[in-house]
Amino acid sequence: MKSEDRQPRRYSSEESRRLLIEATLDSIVDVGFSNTSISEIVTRARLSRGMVHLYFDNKDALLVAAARHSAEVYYGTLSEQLKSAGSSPQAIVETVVLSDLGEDLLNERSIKIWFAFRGEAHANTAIAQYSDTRDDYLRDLIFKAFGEIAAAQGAPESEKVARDATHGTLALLEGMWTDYLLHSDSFSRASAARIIFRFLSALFPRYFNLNGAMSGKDLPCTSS
Amino acid sequence: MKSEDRQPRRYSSEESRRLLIEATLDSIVDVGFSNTSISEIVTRARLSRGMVHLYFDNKDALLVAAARHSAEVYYGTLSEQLKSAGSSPQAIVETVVLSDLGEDLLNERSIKIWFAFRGEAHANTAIAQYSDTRDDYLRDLIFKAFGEIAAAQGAPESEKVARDATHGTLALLEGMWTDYLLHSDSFSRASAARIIFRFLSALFPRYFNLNGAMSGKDLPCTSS
DNA sequence: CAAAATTATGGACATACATTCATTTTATGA
DNA sequence: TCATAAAATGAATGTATGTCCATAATTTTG
Repeated sequence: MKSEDRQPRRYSSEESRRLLIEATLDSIVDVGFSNTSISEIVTRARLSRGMVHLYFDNKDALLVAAARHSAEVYYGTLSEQLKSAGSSPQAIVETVVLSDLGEDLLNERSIKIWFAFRGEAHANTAIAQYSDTRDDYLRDLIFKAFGEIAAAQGAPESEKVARDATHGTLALLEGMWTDYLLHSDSFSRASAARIIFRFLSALFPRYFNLNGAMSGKDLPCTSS
Repeated sequence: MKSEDRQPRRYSSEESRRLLIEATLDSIVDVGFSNTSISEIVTRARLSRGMVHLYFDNKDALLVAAARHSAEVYYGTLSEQLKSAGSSPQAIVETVVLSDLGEDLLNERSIKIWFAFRGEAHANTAIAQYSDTRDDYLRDLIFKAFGEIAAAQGAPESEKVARDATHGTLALLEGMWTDYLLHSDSFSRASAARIIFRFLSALFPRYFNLNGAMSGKDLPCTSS
C-alpha cells in the first residue's frame, strides 16, 4: 500500500495532448459544447489550468483538435473494417452500411460528439472542416461500387441510378444517425440496416436482399 | 424629416417576447449557440439588458422558448401545406416529402437553428423536448398512409412494409437535411425528392414514380 | 387630470471565463 | 552529481457573462 497506484506523474507532450482532447470530448458528452470550459477540461484530464495553453494555442485550437481527432477515429475505424470486407461491390457497400451502424462508429458517446460539433460548425469554419462524416472519399468509394453494380445490371441510365443510390444510401445513414440521437432508446441497428437494404434491394434486386448483400460474395456480377 | 421613421418606442409584452425570441434565433444563426449571450440578444432586439429577465425567468428559459417557437413554426407550416393536399394516402406522403424539402421548412436559417438546438439537446432536456421534427404526430400520419397503400397493394407482411416505409422516408428526410447543412452549395431539392420517390416507387410501384405520387390523385387504390 | 399599472432602462454585482507567466517539479544527459 | 531541458503548476489579470434592481418613461384606468 506504500505506493498508491496513481497515474504516472508525468506525461510526454503527446500523451498530455491526447489526454486534453479526450477530456474535451468527455466534457462535450457530459455537459454539452456550450458548457465545456477550460476548467471543465483540465479537471477531467486531472491536469492544471496552464496545460491547455502549453499544448494548444487557445481553447478554440483544442476544440478543433478534438473535432479532428473524432474524424480520424471515424475514418480509421471504417478503413479497418473495410479491410476485412469482401472485394465485390456489394460486399463493400454492405460493409460500409453495417460499419456505419455498428457500435464502434455509432454509440451514445460518438453521436453526441458529432452532433455537438455539427451544431457549432457553421459558426466555426475550422470545426466545419471536420464535421462531415461520409465525405468525398467515402462517397467515391460507394459510388464506384454502385456504378459497377448498375452497369452489370444493365439498367437504363445506370450512372444516374448509381448516383441516386449513393446519395440515398448516405442520406439514409445520416437519417439513422439522427434517429439514434433523438430516440436512442427505441433505435434498432437491425431494422435500420434492413431498411437500407430494402432500399438497395429495390434498386438492385439481384445484388441485395433485406439481409444485406446476396450470398456468395464473389458471384460474377456480369452473368445473366 | 422631423419625425424619424424609427420603430415604435413601446411594445406589448407579447411583442417584446417575440422580438427577443427572434433576436435569439438570429444570434444562433450568425454567431452560433455557444456565442449567443444576453448582450448579443438584446443588441439585436434593440432592447435593453433588463428585458430578458422581465419576460423570461432566465437565459435558459428564453432559449427553450426559442426552440419551442421554432418547432411551432415547423409544424404550423407543415399543417398549413397539408391542408391544400389531396386526401389520398399517396398525396399525403407526397406533400410531407415536398414540404419538408421546400424552402419554407428547409433553408439556410432553419437548418442552422435546428442543428444548433440538436447539438445542445442532450445537455438540456427542456430543449430536447423541442429538437425533434418529424415526431409522433407526423410519424403516425404517414404510417397510416403507407398502411393503406401497402394493404391495397396486397403485398405480404404489409404492416412491416408500411413500418419500414415510414422509418425509411423519415430517415431519408433527416439525411437530406443533414446534406443541406453540410453541403448547402451543392444541394438540390429536386434530386433529394427524386431519391425519396425512387425509394417509394421501388416499394410501391403502382403508387409512386420518380416525380412523386402517380397522377390521378384519387385513383381507387383498391382496383387491380 | 391624477393614480395605478405596464413597459423599459442601464448601472451594479458577483461569478466564471480564457489567457498569461513567474515559478517549481521532474526527467535527461554529460 | 550537476546542468540543462522538458513538463507542470496555480495565482493573477482583465474581460465577459447572467442576474438583479432601483429608477424612469409611457400607457391605461378611474
